[in-house]
Amino acid sequence: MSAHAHTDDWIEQAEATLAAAGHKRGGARRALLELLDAQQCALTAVEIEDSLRAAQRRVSRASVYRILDELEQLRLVQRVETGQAMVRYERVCSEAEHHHHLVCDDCGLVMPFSDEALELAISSLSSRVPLTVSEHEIVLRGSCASCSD
Amino acid sequence: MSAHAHTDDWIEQAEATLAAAGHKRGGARRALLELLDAQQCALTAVEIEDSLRAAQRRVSRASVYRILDELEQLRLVQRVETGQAMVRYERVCSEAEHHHHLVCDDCGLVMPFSDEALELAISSLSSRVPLTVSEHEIVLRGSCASCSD
DNA sequence: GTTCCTGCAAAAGATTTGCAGTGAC
DNA sequence: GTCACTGCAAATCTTTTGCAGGAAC
Repeated sequence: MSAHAHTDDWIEQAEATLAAAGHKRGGARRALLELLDAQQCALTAVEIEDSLRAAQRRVSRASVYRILDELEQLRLVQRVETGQAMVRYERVCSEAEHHHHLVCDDCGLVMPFSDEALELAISSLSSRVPLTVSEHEIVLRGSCASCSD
Repeated sequence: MSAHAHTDDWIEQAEATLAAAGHKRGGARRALLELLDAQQCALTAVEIEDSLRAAQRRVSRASVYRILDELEQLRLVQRVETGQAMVRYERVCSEAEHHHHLVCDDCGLVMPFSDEALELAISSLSSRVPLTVSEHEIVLRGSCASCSD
């Protein structure tokens, strides 16, 4: 799993989608977009607020939630439920970057993973189920390398 | 998917596990065990409280949470995150009954499903991942038959 | 100038905790 | 008699909302 290039500018696409939906630009949202774009994996609202504060770009918690909610409705961001009390958010990425999450029950570490066979099973399954499936989420829980020593 | 017989008395096993862990018996917990045992699928704490009240067996919300927490730690109950603000809980069942969830984003309906191929993919995957996997959770979201008309 | 954006403070909703009385063993 | 179980009320924590000033278009 290489750590690099995004889907040719998620930020640009996000700004375009926002503009098309009648939104104006704003500093807080811009800061949030840049932060999310730089992430490898999902963050909580509090982590986002703290990261921004640490980067001298304070954004109120209310705005963090409001902006995440807008972005989620425009399908630019998705929620990730890791069973850790707080919801996490990450940018929606290209099919090539599609992934799910490993969660360490001991230390709370969250890591991305992806698996072709799993996706095949899901997509085959999706057509046989009494639901028009639009999304799926998979979380594997256990003990990470550092914690299972 | 037939709606019937449990794994030879989950309640009995639960009571035994609880006793072994040094717990005494109590009316509220007993009521909760019976309710959970009778369910086809996961309930929220509030739904549990309401069901019990409707059955003339009132249990305080605090006890509901406390009991669910105990049961979860003893692996008699598991949490299900459906992305609906509230956590759901269901009894842990035999391997034969192992299942995951379909969630309708429109009406909130939650349904169980199971799929052999999916489980195989998960178990193969589990050995290739930097985590000692103890559990997995899969949620498919979309629109149910009634809502996608 | 109108409409969106943002921060602040207050509210809402879910879950947890402290305390006191009751019940199990 | 001791220690667990339970209810009630209060506290905590995450997320949402109302309102007022400021910024984008």
